[in-house]
Amino acid sequence: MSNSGKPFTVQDVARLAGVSAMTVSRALNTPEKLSPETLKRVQDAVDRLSYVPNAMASGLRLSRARLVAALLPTLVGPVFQEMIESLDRSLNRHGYQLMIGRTGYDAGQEASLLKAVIQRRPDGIVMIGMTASPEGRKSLQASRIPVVETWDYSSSPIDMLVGFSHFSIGETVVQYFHDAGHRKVAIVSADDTRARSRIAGFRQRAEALGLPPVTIYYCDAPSTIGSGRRGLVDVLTRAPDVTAVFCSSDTLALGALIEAQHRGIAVPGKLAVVGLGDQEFAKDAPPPLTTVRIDGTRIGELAAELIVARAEGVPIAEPVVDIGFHLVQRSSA
Amino acid sequence: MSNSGKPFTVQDVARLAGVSAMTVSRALNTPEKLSPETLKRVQDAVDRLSYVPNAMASGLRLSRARLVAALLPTLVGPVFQEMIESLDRSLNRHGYQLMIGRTGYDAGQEASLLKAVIQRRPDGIVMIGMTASPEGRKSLQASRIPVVETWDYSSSPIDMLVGFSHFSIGETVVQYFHDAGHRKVAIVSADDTRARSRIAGFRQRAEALGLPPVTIYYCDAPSTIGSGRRGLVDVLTRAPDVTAVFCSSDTLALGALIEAQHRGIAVPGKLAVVGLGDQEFAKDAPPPLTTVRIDGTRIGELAAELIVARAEGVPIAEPVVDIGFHLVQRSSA
DNA sequence: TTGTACGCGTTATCAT
DNA sequence: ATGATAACGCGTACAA
Repeated sequence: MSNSGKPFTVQDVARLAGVSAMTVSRALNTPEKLSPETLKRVQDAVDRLSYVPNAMASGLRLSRARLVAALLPTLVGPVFQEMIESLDRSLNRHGYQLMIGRTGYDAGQEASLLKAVIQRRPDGIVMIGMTASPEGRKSLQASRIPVVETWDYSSSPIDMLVGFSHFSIGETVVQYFHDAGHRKVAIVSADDTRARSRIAGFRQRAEALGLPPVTIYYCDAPSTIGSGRRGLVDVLTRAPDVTAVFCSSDTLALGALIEAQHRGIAVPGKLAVVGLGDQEFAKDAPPPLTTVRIDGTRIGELAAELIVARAEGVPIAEPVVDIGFHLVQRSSA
Repeated sequence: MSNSGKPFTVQDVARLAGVSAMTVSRALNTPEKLSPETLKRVQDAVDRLSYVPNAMASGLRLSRARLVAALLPTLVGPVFQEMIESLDRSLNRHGYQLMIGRTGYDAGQEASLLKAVIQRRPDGIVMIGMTASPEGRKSLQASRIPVVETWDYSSSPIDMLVGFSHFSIGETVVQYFHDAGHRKVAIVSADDTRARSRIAGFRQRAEALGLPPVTIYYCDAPSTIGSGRRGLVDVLTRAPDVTAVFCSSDTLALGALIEAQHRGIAVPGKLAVVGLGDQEFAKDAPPPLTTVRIDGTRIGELAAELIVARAEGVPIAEPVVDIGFHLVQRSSA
């Protein structure tokens, strides 16, 4: 009971229970292989000592850390939250722990983070909303650790992928605007790889539909209500005839809505606004926000399944999955 | 270069470099103890194999995982984000990795998470915005792992603590309302331990100041813009003469502001609103939100320092720190 | 059903 | 400056 210095080990428990270390190990992992009496004796000893096995030792022995790493550009802004929680839940169900790493937009940091992660020998790595640098790709591949890329759709994934096409989102939204009769449309957007892909889809389809040039406002990461407000102001200053804006996140969209209300611009009467992400607050925005929904829960589940399958040696039918998206129509557009 | 099955080990590198395993280890950890030539030979071999040391093995050998766990009720809503990022940064600087665990408000889940965490033998555990159950406390103490509790101020911490007084926040806000001439005040709040502590402080001081009974709306976790809107509606329905509302998070406050604007209630003219957290969006709210700021960055740094000090065996001057808070005055109150 | 011996990959210690 | 040996805590393989 009383605790000297080091944590207890199987040996300590074994001594207390009057059995061998191996029996303790079995009591914990394959209790059905022990006689009821010894099992009970061992369990009592475990309880008495509050013994918790050392995962580093067992991980070393089994070459399985029962650990999965998730790499994010920033620690869970609202965007990835749903997916991360789902990933965590799914992994826990399978007996794996999730470790979150932050690359912080910075490419230099990526290398050291990647190394720190690989050192732990996780059973899988989930890359969320970020792309590995060429060196990053190399060390990942050399490590032989299963990798799932998400939140994007690449034709040449490092390993496995659960994503969706940002280009296609851009196309869909501008088509929606067009079908609703809008001519002069604009974008308020962050300026990362995926955002550029959405913008490309948006512009290309706009051109194909014969719309006039798209007005674009780029804002710095991270997306905030403030940048949404400023974005709308900038767009309307440069192109007062804009009647529809696609914001590259719900947060930006909320900022645009707040700014519109502030200026007495009726939404959707005078201005249509579409967001991206279907965050929790979207339905409570003034007015309820029309937005593009991505099923983060499903992405998390799929990513977990892929990694667990790999860890257990189960063959994988579809290593690359397009999860799609859909437009949630509310009042803002 | 070509990778067979298992990851490479010191042995592989040693063979390739024509030295012993020990020399490889030294090349990585204490390069100054090697002759320049051997050092170079080893480094070349490391690069050729893309060798990354196994942290489970070294952790086992050294009894130091170079890992710190942070336990949260939910995966980083905006509230704790600043603190977590700061904690992560500070720990990385010292060569530690952060692992995040989610307790999910659920007490039953806490036990299994705690066990999973203790199994990894982290060098420290940071408990953020949550209190361990009695059994939790017990297993934590038995594990002998340094623990830092944050985001609260307890008189009897498990081990170390970096927090602030929620009771005192409640007192400060109602005093502020009172000094501004408000008589009929209300609270829109979540219903957890810390929230109750703020409410207690708010009520007690209100009574001392001779204010009429405080109207309170409790909303479910997590706090959303929607609950903020509903909260304000409820409060104004039950007590139409309320002129000041304290919202227990900036998100709730933003909801209240949106609802007020929706109903044409002038803020701060007809209604004063104070939030909590000073989230990024607070300054861009309509109107800019008066709120209580907690220095999450500082909390993260301090928590990291405490744990690193413990891990390195440095004596700790102040194991319990009250970080305080302050009211950021903007336009909403 | 239970125990013994060994090895997972690394590093402290002692020796050279 | 470099190497040999042992040990960290656990679980597989085999023996009893």
